Amino acid sequence: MHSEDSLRDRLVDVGVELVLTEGVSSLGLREIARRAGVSHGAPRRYFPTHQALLSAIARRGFADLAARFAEAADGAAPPRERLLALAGAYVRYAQERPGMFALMFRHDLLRGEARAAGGPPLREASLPLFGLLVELITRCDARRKVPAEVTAVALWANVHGIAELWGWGGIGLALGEEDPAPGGDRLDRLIATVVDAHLGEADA
Amino acid sequence: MHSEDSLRDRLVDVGVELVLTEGVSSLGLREIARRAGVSHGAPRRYFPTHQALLSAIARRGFADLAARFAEAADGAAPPRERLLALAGAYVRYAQERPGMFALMFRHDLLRGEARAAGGPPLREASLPLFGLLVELITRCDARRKVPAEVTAVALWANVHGIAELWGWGGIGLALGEEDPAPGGDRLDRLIATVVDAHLGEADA
DNA sequence: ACGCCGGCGTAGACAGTGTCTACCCGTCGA
DNA sequence: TCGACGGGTAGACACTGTCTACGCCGGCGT
Repeated sequence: MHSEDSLRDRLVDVGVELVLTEGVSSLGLREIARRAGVSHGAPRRYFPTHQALLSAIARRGFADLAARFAEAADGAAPPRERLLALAGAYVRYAQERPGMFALMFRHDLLRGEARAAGGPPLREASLPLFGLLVELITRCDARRKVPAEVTAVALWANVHGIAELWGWGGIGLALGEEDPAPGGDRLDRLIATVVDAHLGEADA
Repeated sequence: MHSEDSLRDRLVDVGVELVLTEGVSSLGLREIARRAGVSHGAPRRYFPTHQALLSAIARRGFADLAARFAEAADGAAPPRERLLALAGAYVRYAQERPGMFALMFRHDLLRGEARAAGGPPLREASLPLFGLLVELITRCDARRKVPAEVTAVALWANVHGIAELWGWGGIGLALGEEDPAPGGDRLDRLIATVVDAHLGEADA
């Protein structure tokens, strides 16, 4: 069930496995080929350049993240709870798979990968999710001062910034390193804070 | 006044110049040495490894950013205006110097650079600025529901996320690419939105 | 005045990388 | 049976970061 795959899929599999365990710096073209059991020139048959292979790996990361979103936001929960679940899934994904998350937003590596790799150009792929965000925010408070799209980007940027700075070390540093709770609790409270802030709800 | 500098400073100068014009991928050790007019082994006398040199360059970036903060937040303006100025300086720095900004938060490149390079370990350097943030937020609204430190990290993460996603392309994409205003206006309004959201002011 | 020594930079080697090119080999079709 | 072709191999090339040995030159002590 693994050897039957085409080499193209196997290369991406190996790359995903590698970035999850060893980090993005270990995603050398030859290293991936080596672990896939083929010679270093083989990937070139499917990916014209190293960037193309990295883009395919990153695309898998976006797919995984979308899957987490799907299972985090389904059901008929109130919109605020769904927003909390989405934001939590985002940050948790970033800290569970830091290498993949870093790769997904390394725009210097993925730049210039148009629709050559099959599928939408990565960023457009996040649009439907953004639409869900807008819908949830609209349903959460109909009498908003700013357009829901603006609130949506603001909230998205906030969650993304939390994920990034958490991995960078800035948040743990600023909030004081002492951690009485198992750690996830503080994160959940921070997420709830920012969601409520953008929803305009003063009560936490 | 340039040739009088020690080679150490000259290497960092060249690196800064290079990352501003060509991006972070052009920061090869040999390339920097070449542009500094020395052989490829010379940097090793001052920086034990490539990462150490990159860290020194990133440190200069943080110094530049701190300088912008200093001139953006001085004066006796009301705290909200100072917060707006700080946030605007942050995002504007990121979009004016995208390469440097990317380098500054590439934790995979700068990881493990302890106090070996002289000066605080990069992240601790951002603590005084964070203190200013807390102070401004406290002064802005004394009867807050959440601690000012939490609001400060939330706001910082929000601004950072805006900077990152703007460079990545997500924000321009989500908000619709049409740009009637000269562009900076929309950014200023977004920043004002997030600052007010975290300050709990419902009026925009 | 002489010799030595240490800081500073050069130059070469080595392993490893991404890209390019030529080649080879099994399979399928005419 | 022969040819073509998809799919993989292997070598070359330029380049990278790191390591090591070697020169140069100025200042020191004796």
